[in-house]
Amino acid sequence: MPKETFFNLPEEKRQQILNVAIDEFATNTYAQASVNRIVEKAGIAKGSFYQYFKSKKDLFLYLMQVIGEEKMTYLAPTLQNIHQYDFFTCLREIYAAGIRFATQYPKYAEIGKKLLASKDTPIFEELVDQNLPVASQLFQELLHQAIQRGEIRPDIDINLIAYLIASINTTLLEYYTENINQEFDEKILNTVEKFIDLLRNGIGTK
Amino acid sequence: MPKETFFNLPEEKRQQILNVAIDEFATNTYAQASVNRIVEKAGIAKGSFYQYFKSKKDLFLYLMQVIGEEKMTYLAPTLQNIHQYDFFTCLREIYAAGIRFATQYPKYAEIGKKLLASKDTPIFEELVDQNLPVASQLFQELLHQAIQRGEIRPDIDINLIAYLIASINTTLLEYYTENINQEFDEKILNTVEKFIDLLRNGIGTK
Amino acid sequence: MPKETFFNLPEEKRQQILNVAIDEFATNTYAQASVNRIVEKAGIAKGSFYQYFKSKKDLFLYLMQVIGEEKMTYLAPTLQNIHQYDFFTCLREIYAAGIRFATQYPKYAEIGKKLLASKDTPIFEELVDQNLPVASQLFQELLHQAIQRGEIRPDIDINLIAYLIASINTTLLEYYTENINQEFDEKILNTVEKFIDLLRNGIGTK
Amino acid sequence: MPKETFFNLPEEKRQQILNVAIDEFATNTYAQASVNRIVEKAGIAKGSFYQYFKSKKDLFLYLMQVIGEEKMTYLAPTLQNIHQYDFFTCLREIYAAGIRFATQYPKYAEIGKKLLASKDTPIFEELVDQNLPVASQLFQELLHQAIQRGEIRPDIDINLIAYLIASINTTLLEYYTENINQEFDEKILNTVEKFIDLLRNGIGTK
DNA sequence: GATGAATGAGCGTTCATTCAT
DNA sequence: CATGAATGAACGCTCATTCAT
Repeated sequence: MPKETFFNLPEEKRQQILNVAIDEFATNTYAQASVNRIVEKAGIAKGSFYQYFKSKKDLFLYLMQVIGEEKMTYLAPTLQNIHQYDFFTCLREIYAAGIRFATQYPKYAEIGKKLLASKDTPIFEELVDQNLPVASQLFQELLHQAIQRGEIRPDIDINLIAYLIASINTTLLEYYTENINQEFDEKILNTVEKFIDLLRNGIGTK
Repeated sequence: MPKETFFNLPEEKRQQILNVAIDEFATNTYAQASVNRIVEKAGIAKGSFYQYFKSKKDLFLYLMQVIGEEKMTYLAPTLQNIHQYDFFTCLREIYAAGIRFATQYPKYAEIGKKLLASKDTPIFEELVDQNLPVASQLFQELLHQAIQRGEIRPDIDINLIAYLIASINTTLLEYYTENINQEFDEKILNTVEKFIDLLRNGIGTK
Repeated sequence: MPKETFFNLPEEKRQQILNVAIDEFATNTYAQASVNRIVEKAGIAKGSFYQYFKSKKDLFLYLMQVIGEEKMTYLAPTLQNIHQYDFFTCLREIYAAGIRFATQYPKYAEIGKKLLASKDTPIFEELVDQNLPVASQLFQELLHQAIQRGEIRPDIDINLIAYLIASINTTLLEYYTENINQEFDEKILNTVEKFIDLLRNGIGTK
Repeated sequence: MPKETFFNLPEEKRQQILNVAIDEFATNTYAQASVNRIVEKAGIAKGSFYQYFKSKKDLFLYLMQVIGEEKMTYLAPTLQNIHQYDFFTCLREIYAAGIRFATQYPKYAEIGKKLLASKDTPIFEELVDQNLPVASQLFQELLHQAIQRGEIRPDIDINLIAYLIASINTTLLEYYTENINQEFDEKILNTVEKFIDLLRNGIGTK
């Protein structure tokens, strides 16, 4: 967690630092990201950085928390009503929320992507240790419930399917940020719809 | 491309260097990989390294080419008979070839995974510039032909589907290397089969 | 010397700061001691520190003075009656006073020890420049008088013997703090007695 | 231990680096000593330093080893004949050897002195861990044997006396390097002689 | 008088690359 | 052709001190 000094900073300066940091971590992996560059671009002294943050890791972990919380505000409505919807509706909502999130904060999405790439580095372990909610676990649970409700064929390999659903989520995001114009539009939602159908055909009970 | 001196090296020494390099790039991202460590583990002089390779990048790009070629030997039989098979059969063969490849050369697969994580870093651009044959392009072409042959519904978004098929390929590999025992087995092939079915239901003409 | 602001501080706060500083200098050498840590532990603002003290050196020099004065209150009774006692009695009293002092203020003793280790560093020079009363000078004087009174053989090397007596004083203290339980006891006084005898045999006139 | 590269250096350059390092560690404590200053004064690149030594610690430990070995060549003749001499003769020889050593290598003596001052720092622990032969242990053993041979009164506190003998050794060295001209002379040996006598009177059996 | 943000030099260390032999 | 010493920029981080409020 950043030190108090950081939160005492004038809003503008704090945002400036955060923005520069987000840029840096969106452009480089955690290991490659440079505190030197951050302070230079942010126009602050090196010493100041360490008056705001305990370490590079401190800043990064904080960023991840901010991103996580931001993402949760997108997912919360869906997750709250999770029991009212059938599995495939849930899935569509989660995908859509993810896409809306990535539309709003493309840099955050980029950082998330970079992070997935740094699996099996120490920083990733640390994140998992403190944060837990790895996406595929959510899907595992959803699948479990869906099977019990008879919405999904009970003979599927839950782990694998959850892994794939999580991965497709990421892939859709990636594709969206790479190829489509930056604005959230109907087209991508149609695509999501089609994929849900595809999955329904594949693993649904009927 | 490595310099001539590298190719003049005795086979054994050349392999030794390549093996060490593969280890290093399988364990670290491109940026994190260290020439220092490579020469140390390979037991060659630092100067020698730069007599074989123009730079770290040179070595890495060469490695990517070797890996690519190796992978092609796995795909070649399938690609050669591509016109005899329908799209979904092709797909199954390609997936299976990929899994066989990853089983045989897990380190290569690891490097590939690491690389996907460094998209939009300079080195990745360079790779695309020199190498082109990004997987999704292959799938685009296959999809194109399949549509013309009436195997696939013509209203799909080719780019997106190709992207997803490529991504699922990677995901299966990832899942396979993370969760399944190291030996190539029937189980994973069954999964592939199911996914092909799933896709057939989703995008096939019927 | 601390600035006036420091002495205007409420007694309690002033003591708190001094105590923290003593801890820091007892745990670290002068160079290693950190103003950052001091202000943090003392719960004062960084700026405040520099309103109380001109510099880290200022604080340290002041501390040394405080310690010196404190030690003097232990030695004063002895020094006042110095002419009534013979040399060896004086010596015993001085040693005993030193041990009592170290028993009472082990942190002070620790700082003293650390300081002796940093002889010939700039800070030590400065101390000598301002403070002078190095222990061995006291012993030189005592020896001088003792020779004139015929208590000690006139052919000894006064400088050397004074140096050694001072050093033994320190050594006894060190040994005491390292090996003996923290309470002032008879045992160490017996040892002092023995050493006095030893010296008496060695340099006394009879 | 320094790397091979260091020992491959031309004699002159190696000595130059060692001399600069000795100067640095004789002037500063281990913690305060600066690799930056060393490379600057030695006229080598910072990177070169780390091609010679694994770390600052590596250099320091090596220096301690060199000093230790050098000191051993002074002590060896005495230690070999330790059983032929009585305790006080041994002591005189050891003191004299120490003084001869300090005369020859005053910088080494200075480093040793600095080190004693950094007791209870991590580097000291490390040294003790690898080197063991703390001086006072040697004296403890000598005292033990001397008591068994009836040369010394059995009622003394061995630990304390050993500690003091070791300390006096250091003190003599210190005094010698601070006050006397740099050449080894008779005067100091006379003083040693007197101290031995003093001890003989104090703790000898007769 | 109190605050604490700002500063930049300095720390030990690693790096990819060059080049004289 | 092989060698490995040399290089200096860059890394994350700590420091004592200043100064505007």
